[in-house]
Amino acid sequence: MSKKDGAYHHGDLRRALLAAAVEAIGESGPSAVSLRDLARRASVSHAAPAHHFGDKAGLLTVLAAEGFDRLADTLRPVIAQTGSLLETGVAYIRFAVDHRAHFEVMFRPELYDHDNPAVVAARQRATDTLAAAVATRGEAGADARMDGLAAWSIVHGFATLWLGGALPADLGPDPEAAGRPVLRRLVDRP
Amino acid sequence: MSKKDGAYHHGDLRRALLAAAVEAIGESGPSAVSLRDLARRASVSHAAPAHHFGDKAGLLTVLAAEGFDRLADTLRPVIAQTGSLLETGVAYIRFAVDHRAHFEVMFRPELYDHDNPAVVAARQRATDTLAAAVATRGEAGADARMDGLAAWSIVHGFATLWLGGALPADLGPDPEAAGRPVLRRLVDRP
DNA sequence: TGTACATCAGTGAACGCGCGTTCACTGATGTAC
DNA sequence: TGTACATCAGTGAACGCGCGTTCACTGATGTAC
Repeated sequence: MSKKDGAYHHGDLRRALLAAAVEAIGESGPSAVSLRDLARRASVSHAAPAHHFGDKAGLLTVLAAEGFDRLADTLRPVIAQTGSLLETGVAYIRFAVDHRAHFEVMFRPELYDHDNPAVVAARQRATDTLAAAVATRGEAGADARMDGLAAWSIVHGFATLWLGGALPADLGPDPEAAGRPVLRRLVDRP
Repeated sequence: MSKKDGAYHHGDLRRALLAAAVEAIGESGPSAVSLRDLARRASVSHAAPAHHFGDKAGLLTVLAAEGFDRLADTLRPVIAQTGSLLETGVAYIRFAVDHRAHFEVMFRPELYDHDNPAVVAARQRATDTLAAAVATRGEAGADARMDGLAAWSIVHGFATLWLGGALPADLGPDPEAAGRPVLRRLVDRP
């Protein structure tokens, strides 16, 4: 993560700073991130981050776009292989937990440039992917739309409550195992 | 909100600071709050807030406890009067939107003292209230438990996505109207 | 193969700002007698 | 009804800190010829 001793050019400082941001967010949340702290983590001068991202919002914008892209990339093969809305929902929860930093940024639009083209495109990819998962159920029209929103809400709600530590502790440590029977309440019904 | 001209004692600075916090959080989120800013909003010296809350976490702890209490107070009469899990869920969404500042703090435990006795008690009240809403359906055991988590997840997810501006704009401006048909997917099923 | 030059990534010193915290203080209020 | 005193709420000056931003700079890399 830190540059080779004595090297002037870092190699891939951009990536290193993004990784440092993920680390920092994991420790104390996205709003505690400072560019100076990221520079320190990457063993680089404190003015270096501005070269790559301009400011904090610029960096978080990249992280958000990356997050939506990765979410789509995560869900797509699940749909293709299982054709199951339930399993897609479980994968959404897994994604939120495994990529907590990205996930937290993605849904705090006040932290980044919500209208950035890369973000808009990535968000659209993710939305389309969710729609495709709902479409596996073969409905159409308003029903499918409401089912899509319901499915998104329940998985997003479960993931958010889980990350916030709001759920009862006796659900165990595995969000996937804990979430599946909950999602089944919505998804497996006739 | 500001103290009477020339008055040395404020009257109810504690409340005024909490109100200022709600205002500030509404503008730029809970992590942007500073005690100095709240003091400014309440027209009081910058050292005054420490008298009442110690530090920022102290203030947000009070806000979180207040939020859970108000949530319980909001849902309780809905259950009593409608006996409907659906309407209770709609009220939950309405609460999140109407008390956005409280809601945002409540579910960001890293911002406050999660284990504070007042918070724990208020959270328990809210949890019990949700359980009572689920109990209106007359199930028992593991089914009721999973139904409770599913209902909480879907309303919490919808509220969170709504607040984050993540939902499609064509749902209109009224979260209650937009949420009801979505919740029905879970709650009205046979 | 060598040299000259342009481009780019990162440096480090400097600045001003808002923040939290501390502390001796002062003004207001309430209570005992 | 008045006075003395304790308690409490809020003040304001001072401090040190981490932050973002700016800017002239330097070291490394790539490319043209």
